[in-house]
Amino acid sequence: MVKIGDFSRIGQVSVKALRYYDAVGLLKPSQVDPATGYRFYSFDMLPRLNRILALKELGLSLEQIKHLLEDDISAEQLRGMLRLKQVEIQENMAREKEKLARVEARLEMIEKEHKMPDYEVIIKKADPISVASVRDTIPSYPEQGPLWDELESFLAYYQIEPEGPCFTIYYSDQPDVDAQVCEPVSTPVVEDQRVKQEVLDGVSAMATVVHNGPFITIGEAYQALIKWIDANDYRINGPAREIYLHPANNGSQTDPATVTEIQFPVEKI
Amino acid sequence: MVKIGDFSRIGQVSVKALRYYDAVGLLKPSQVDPATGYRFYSFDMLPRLNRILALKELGLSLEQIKHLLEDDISAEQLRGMLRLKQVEIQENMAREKEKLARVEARLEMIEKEHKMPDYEVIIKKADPISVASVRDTIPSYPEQGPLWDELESFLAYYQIEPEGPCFTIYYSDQPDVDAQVCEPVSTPVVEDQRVKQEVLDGVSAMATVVHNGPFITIGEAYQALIKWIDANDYRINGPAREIYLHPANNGSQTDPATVTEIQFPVEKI
DNA sequence: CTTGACTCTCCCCCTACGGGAGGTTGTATA
DNA sequence: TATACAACCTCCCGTAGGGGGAGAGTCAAG
Repeated sequence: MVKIGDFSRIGQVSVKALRYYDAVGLLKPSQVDPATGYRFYSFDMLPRLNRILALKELGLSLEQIKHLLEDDISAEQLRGMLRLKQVEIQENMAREKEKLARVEARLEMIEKEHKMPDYEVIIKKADPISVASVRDTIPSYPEQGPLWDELESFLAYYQIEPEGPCFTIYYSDQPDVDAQVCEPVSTPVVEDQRVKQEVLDGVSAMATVVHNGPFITIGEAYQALIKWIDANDYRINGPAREIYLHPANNGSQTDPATVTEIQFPVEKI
Repeated sequence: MVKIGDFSRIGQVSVKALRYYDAVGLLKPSQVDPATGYRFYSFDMLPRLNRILALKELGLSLEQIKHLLEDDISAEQLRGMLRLKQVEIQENMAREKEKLARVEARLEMIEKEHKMPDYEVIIKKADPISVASVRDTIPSYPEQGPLWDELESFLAYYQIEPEGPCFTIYYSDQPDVDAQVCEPVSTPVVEDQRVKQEVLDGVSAMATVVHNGPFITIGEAYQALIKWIDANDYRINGPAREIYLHPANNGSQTDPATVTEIQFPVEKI
């Protein structure tokens, strides 16, 4: 029978931890003086303490450890828990590896450009969304005005209000850009020859940047995004979207208050 | 200008998080209605939000991110921070790898024995300790009685009280065991021919088990410990210690209340 | 006028303890 | 025997990054 200080030295664990284990019912002292409240531990509690510490090193929570020690668990259940833990640790490792890769990519950028990158790329997912859209082939990116006119006049005619920012999807590169201009709508829409309603599938990983500035400089954002995708070992696997969060005043190419988000569906190489 | 809900959907971050970023001064809404308290965000705050999210994904704390964004930091300092983070992530990965190895070793044990191991091994460090000791070669492990007699009578003669549990260090295997029996003492001791005082060096990693039960079965503890050391890729690199935390009644080999800790200094392979 | 969807602030909850205040207890020494 | 001092006790607050929920106010549509 020793006092808490001696037991903590022998077990290589802090006094605070022992008191905490007592409080949560994980390791009760074998005796407590009712007058003074002093905790007394016997040496034969060391195996239990060591078991606690060993399981803690496997990454189990005190709650789980308590469950393991109290309700005597079958070998099957134990195996299940450890398998789960194994998977969890592997996921942790993958996440850390991902982090490390990003830190290293950023370090390289800084070495080259001696400053923070101008654009921040983040991975998000896109939810399925119902849109009214017009799709056609246009000679170049900026010439989507007519498609928008068609779509807008259609929506105006039926008095349909868009439910969020509009965007364009690009299915092919220049020349002869295959573009689809979209307005999110919630209600079903009467279709016509040119305007179709469609529910776009969700996308699990979109690499995105936000371009805040005149539209003519959006190329920089595209470059930054593509560079990032390359440097961080992703691959583009679908059509890009350009989301007009805050469209320019009457389509001006130089309005500095324009805010556009570019999205590329990607997968990890 | 949008309300917090829309901004949270666009930025793929929870409303709670946005409010929290406001509270800690990391991302203030561009406008707050003084009457209602409603927060309003403009789209040109998206780049800042994205920068926050991107830096968070590198594992930086909000505090660090705030520091990075407010006080404009030089490329040098930035590089420093990222280098530090890089090292930290590498350490995390090493720890996770270690955890994974232990989980896997335990899973293997369970596959073989269909239960939790009887002995828990934990790695601890040994502090430097001052001892009075007698060292000699004895024919076999159990025959250390005479050495203890010498040491105890010496201490009794000088009225020295031991300062902790006594232990034996084994410098060689059977036959002709080179054993040193030790009693921790704090004060300097007058040495004699047989009894020497010595300060044992600290050891950075000791693999330890506690054997709780009759002394004759301590072999099981040794076996478990050696098996663990092997299965977890450690190597013994020094003399073992046997610490008599709760010695048997008058040296009985069958007293079931005996508690002994076995320690092997180890290094990772 | 009401309903339902948002929004606000405030408060408690989470892990596994660490730090410290303020008060006893136990032991060694003058 | 008085006293110093280490060790022990309980209680409370703090951690990082929000999540969950209560209770109340706000906004737009029907």
